[in-house]
Amino acid sequence: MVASESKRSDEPLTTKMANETQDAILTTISRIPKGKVCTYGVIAKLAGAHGKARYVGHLLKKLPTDSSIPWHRVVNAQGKSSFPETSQKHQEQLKLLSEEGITIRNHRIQLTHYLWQGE
DNA sequence: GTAATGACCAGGC
DNA sequence: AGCCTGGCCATTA
Repeated sequence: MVASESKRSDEPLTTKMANETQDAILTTISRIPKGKVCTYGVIAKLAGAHGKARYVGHLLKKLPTDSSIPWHRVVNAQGKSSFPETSQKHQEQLKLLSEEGITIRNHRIQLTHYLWQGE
């Protein structure tokens, strides 16, 4: 199902282009299958926003944690969580991923096995 | 309008 | 393996 997390009714809607981009990105993230992960760059590319990897991170940062977006399936190109190891978010992310059957080796995810680049 | 920031990436050393 | 540098683009002050 689509994310539709962007409440355009309340959001100030800075620009419509950004709105489309963010919606595409959020939708793409919600399409990540369980047991798989995706990188910021790949998400941006799948969302048709090639080169806007940083924007993906910004959206996740702004989004609430209760959002239906599986933020924990999003990792950086190095196969690691973008949070410091001391952060609770980092621990929680790896925990959630391991719950989905993803093998994590020394705080690192094997992108060669678990990377999802679309269908 | 300019400058700084950021859950990034690829390349070079 | 790690660390640094430049580039990327939207948001924010």
